Amino acid sequence: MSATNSLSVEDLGSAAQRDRRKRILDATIDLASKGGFDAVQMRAVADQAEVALGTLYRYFPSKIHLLVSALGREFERTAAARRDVDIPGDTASERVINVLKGTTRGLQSSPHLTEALTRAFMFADASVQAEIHQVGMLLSSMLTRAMHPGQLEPSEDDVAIARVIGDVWLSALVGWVTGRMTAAETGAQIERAVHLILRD
Amino acid sequence: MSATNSLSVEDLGSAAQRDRRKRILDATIDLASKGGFDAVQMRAVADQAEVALGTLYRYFPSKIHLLVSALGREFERTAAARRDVDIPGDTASERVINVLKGTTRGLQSSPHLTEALTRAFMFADASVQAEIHQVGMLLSSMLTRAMHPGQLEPSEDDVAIARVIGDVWLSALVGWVTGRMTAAETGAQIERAVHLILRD
DNA sequence: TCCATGATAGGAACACGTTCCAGTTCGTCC
DNA sequence: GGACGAACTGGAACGTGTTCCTATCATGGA
Repeated sequence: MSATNSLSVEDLGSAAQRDRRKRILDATIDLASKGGFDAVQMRAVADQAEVALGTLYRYFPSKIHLLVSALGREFERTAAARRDVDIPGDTASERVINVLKGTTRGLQSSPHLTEALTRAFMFADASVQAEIHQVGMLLSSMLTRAMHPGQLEPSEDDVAIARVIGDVWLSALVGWVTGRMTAAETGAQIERAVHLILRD
Repeated sequence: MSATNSLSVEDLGSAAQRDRRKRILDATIDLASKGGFDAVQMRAVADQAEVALGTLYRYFPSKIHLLVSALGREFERTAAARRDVDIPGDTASERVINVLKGTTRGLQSSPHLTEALTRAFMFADASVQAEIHQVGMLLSSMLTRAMHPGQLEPSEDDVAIARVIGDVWLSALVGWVTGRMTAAETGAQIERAVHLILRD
């Protein structure tokens, strides 16, 4: 529990602090959207957020923490937007593919941002576990909801399946952001994996 | 003049180069084995390989290229050692699990080395495509051979399956090297994925 | 033998993540 | 209002990946 950004989003001490944290994350997303991982330079983030470099490091102990936290905020935002929307598709695999394709399409529309966030996610070590776990849970519940809409508690098997699919999705995403696969190939790879696992 | 060079006189030029390349990769593996990604510092590699920093960069244009090349050499070495050994197991999934567990066990016996190579692999961009493709091919053929021993040309489906399994393996490996999963969890995750995909 | 050419050595210099510090401002309690 | 501690600012400084430059060395051709 060392590297907590000590303050949870809900109960920050003061408006000034909430402001700073938000400004920092906004600047991060902005810079990442424009130029990807390399463009998110700590001095540039601090400048744009109008905080000192030391303050930036007080809120986020490393560039990786910063990016993963930003990823968490974005992911939560888009997940919340979908949460109450019915996923189209007659079978579990159709729905899973639809939800993954939707998400992937969203990511591919801001390639630089996706590159920055994926790189950070892949480079993160155990000290970022909390932030990463949050993202993993969101993805998992997204997938189990797609498999069994309306069901509250997914079975252990469903969670395992969601995890495997999530792994394939992540690998495909890495292949795409690192320029080793095209967008079409990532889509095909995910679709093939889903059909292999959820054969229906 | 040392007498350590055992190669013939007319090959001296390229032999010297081969020598340097080998020394560099040896130093890389050695440093990575001891301290992981962070310990592979370009100045340290150059020192230990007894080449100048500029020479190191002439052979490998970045730390990532260096590590991925080292990974390729190691992977090839161990793959070659297995190539002519029969994989135990009565079913395809048993054999696939065996071959993956064997490989994983090998990796987990040098955790620092694995951490360094996996990080590099995950961080590599398109400029390292060639080296990465080589590793991917080795892994793929290892898996298709485990599925259908003795068969020369794997079917398209087999390749797709191998790829999905490889993705899960990679994700599990990343989880392990970044300290987010234990060795036992990676094994369980891989086993579950193989059973989900190759149900037999 | 001598020269042209490319490879190497040695090392300075730069960029960016990270750490650290001295001084200033802000919020809180008396 | 004053005092005190926490947070913030501005900036220097350090480590490591990367680039660049000059001098030296090795090799093959004239």
